[in-house]
Amino acid sequence: MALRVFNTMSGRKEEFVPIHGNRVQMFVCGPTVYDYSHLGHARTYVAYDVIAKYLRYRGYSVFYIMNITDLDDKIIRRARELGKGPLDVAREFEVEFYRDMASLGVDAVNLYARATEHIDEMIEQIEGLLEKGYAYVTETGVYYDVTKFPRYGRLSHQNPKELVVHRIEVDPTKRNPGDFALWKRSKEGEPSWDSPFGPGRPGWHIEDTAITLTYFGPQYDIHGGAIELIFPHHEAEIAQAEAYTGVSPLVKYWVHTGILYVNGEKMSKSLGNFITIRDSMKRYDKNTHRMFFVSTLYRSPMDYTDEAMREAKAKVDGIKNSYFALKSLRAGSGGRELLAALDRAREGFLESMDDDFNTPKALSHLFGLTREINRYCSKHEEVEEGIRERVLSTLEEFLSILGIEFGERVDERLLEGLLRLLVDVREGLRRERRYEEADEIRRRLKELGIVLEDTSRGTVWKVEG
RNA sequence: GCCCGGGUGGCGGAGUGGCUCACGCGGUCGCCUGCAGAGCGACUUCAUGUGGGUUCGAAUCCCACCCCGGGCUCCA
Repeated sequence: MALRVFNTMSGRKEEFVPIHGNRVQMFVCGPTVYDYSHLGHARTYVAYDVIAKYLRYRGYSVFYIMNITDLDDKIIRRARELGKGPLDVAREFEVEFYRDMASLGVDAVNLYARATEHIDEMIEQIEGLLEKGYAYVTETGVYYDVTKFPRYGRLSHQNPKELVVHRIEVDPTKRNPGDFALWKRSKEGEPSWDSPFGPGRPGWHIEDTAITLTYFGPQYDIHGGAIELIFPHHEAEIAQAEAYTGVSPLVKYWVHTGILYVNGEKMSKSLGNFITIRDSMKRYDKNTHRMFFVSTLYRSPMDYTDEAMREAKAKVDGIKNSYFALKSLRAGSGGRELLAALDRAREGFLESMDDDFNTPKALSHLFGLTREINRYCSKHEEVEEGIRERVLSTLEEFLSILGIEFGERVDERLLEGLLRLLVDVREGLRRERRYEEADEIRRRLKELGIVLEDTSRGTVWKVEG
């Protein structure tokens, strides 16, 4: 059974065959760090986190790089608002980004690469493009002449000649309206780097190709990003890199994630429905978020609503209940029927994930397994230890690909609350002079290493050892 | 205007020619149960935007149309 991946370039699912045998080079467009990350970022980065985890599970050695755009008009604007330096603002929100990713369990990235740390490589590329005649210098900067690159428009399936509608004011010094900036001359007070074409800063698209060329070379396996980046961003990357290196294609598999809506509308600040990851995390935990995201194909649009999040939580709870039901059965005999269900689930799960990372379908096979577990647990009181071990570890394995996990550890606050409760119940029993039951609680806790001491000011507890 | 997606039951959401169309959520009933919860079983189920066409057979292929969304040099 082969892994198949949907490639935006061809518009169909293709068998996944990495360029370098077992090694997979994967690059995903990271955030521009000028504000707190929102749920759209969460959706995209969770999707690629799952993809990277699954590829690793399948035995591939994945080198996963994400860029950090720490230099850009939006950052400069934000810095002015905050009265800080642009790079300070970028560092600050970069740290917040990592914090948000950690809260979502996004941890598959091997290298976060900052744009500002690859300026030399960008300048080198721009020089190369000038030499080869793909770029030209004007008084406002350096531009890429898209008419020089015949494949321009292939990824987005557009004819460049028909791209005549422009939302943004076109720089008058450009040869063609569709030409994009490789280097921008800095205005007064803007961050600036020296270059052979004058002081300035790089255009947006060049950072990604500078980074991938540095770490991957002229060709790599997977380039991911959200769907709205196909044009012009990814188109520009192809034009730059392939013109510069002469190697085509730049990327073997172009992968794009679908848009996240909030209550049916695309998130935007003007609509007031811009939800940050940290705000959403206050209401729903990591597992709920992950379950929400993997309940839809990564390529499909999805809608963030309270209803959908409640449903995601219910799904997580269902699996968790089943997991702990099996876990808490007595060790003994029985459970062979679980192995058959386990094999079916494994096969179905892997087959679904192999089919362009079809997480909703893969989930359906996990639910099939949990139903069998529940059926077993409702009829039996014990299970063979080895069988339990196999079922639970496989379940954990699959859930961890999706980024869902059930913690075992009881945190401090829960432990304290629990003991407070037991002490209170015991106090009630003592008041009713039901000392045998009260002593039973004290004895059982002692067995667990918790000592209760009744003092004149009430009962205190301590952990032995 | 051009390019690209999407429209499936009460809801979410799989499924690219054919075994009663998954799976989940919600709801109803029953079982279990001191109560609650969880679970089990049954039902909710004869859903594929509209109109044509191809076919023995279409959610799936073709044509036309309607609606929603994304992109068109800001964007995850």
